[in-house]
Amino acid sequence: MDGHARRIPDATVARLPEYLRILVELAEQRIGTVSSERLAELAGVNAAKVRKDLSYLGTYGTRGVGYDVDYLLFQMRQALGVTQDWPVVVVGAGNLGRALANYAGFSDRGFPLAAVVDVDDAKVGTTVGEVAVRPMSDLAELVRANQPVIGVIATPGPVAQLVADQLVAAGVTAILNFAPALVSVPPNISLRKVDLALELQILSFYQSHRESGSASRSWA
Amino acid sequence: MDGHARRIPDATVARLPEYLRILVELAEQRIGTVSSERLAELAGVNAAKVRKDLSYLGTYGTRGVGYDVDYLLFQMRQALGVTQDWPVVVVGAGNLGRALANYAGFSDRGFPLAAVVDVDDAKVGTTVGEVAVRPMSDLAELVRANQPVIGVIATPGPVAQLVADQLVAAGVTAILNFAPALVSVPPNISLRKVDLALELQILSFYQSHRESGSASRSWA
DNA sequence: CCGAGCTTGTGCACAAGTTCACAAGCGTGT
DNA sequence: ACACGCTTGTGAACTTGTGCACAAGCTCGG
Repeated sequence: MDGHARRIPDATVARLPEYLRILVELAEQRIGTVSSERLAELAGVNAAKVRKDLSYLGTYGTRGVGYDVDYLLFQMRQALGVTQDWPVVVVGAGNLGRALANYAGFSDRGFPLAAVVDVDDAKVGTTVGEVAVRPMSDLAELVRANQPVIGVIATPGPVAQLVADQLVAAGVTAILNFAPALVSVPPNISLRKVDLALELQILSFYQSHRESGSASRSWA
Repeated sequence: MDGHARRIPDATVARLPEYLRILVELAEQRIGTVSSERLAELAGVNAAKVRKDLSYLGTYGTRGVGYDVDYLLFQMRQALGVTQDWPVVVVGAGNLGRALANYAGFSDRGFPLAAVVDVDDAKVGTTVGEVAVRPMSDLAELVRANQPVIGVIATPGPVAQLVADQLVAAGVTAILNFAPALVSVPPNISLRKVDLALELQILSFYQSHRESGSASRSWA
């Protein structure tokens, strides 16, 4: 009923998928209603934060009762744009690339593996996950055939920028970078980075300084 | 010379490994000195932020000159506690666990794979990465033999908390959780979470709302 | 020995995120 | 119809993080 078009803060956006995961679990357990307090407990955050986060969705709960799980689930999927599947194209069929391609956790949550590509002709044709590795030259075609698609960079650091440029040229507008390197893309292309070794180093820091260690600052 | 014991903000800690990676690259290129501006460019952040971050280390640069790469590298490793290797024990030899175990990026950056364990007897004895899968019952012994060790949870969500409890009982004080579930640990145990599907969902959000998308909010 | 040209380190103002605390509103029972 | 208990939604205080702008300090050339 309202314009509801408040801008959603980045910090909130980062928490929405966690709420989504929890709502899916609650729905599976046939739980019809949930309070912000219960949600907060399940997500490991503060109840006031949950309420404020949800209020950005324009999704209203019912005072004295809580939130309707199914309705909130619908709203959340809507907000996150995960009402349809987003196919994923993995670039790089090395250890990490094969790992990601094999990881069922993607398909299960709405991100089916569309293709794996690699520059190395020796790898082209081998099977990874459930698809055959294709040459880089097929990239543009693969992207066109699966739009909208998310590109995953699973190459060594030094070629990450090059790959990103090729993804963008091929029409990919969302990129997840696993390579340990800075990658820049044009504005309005979404980019996120995950660096596994980096996470371990952060853990190492908090261990070394473990007097008042709030390492669980993360968000879990 | 100074007490230098300022508490380092979480936001700064999260950036230190990125600086470390860049410094390693600079040192490999035999570059002796770097300015905050150059470092900022390489890390994709603001120069003032770099200077403020480095100032927390008690590491001083030289005005008019910049920072000595080797000295800063030393200080950074010291601060992060990565002067020695941290062996990693992976729990779960499923797709994700095998993936992580095979990923060379860990060993290369000071986190050698010490062991992989799994509850499934059918998997015990098979080889993953460079080690044989061991039964869960060996966990405590493996941890003792490799202390200090980092535990990596690569199991399905529902058993993540159980595994975390076993890791803690075995003496692990730092845990990286890849399972899509909330895990809680006693204070002074460090815990971080990485959820791959979650990252994809965040990308999905920024794509769906792509008018003024600042998805690269991440930190790259 | 002094001045010019850089670059650091940091005080300060501002922006973003978090948490508290409470009024507003819903539902139930009497 | 009304009062009571519960839970939301949000203003406001507070904490954390960011970025500007500039004084302090180093180096080099003359």
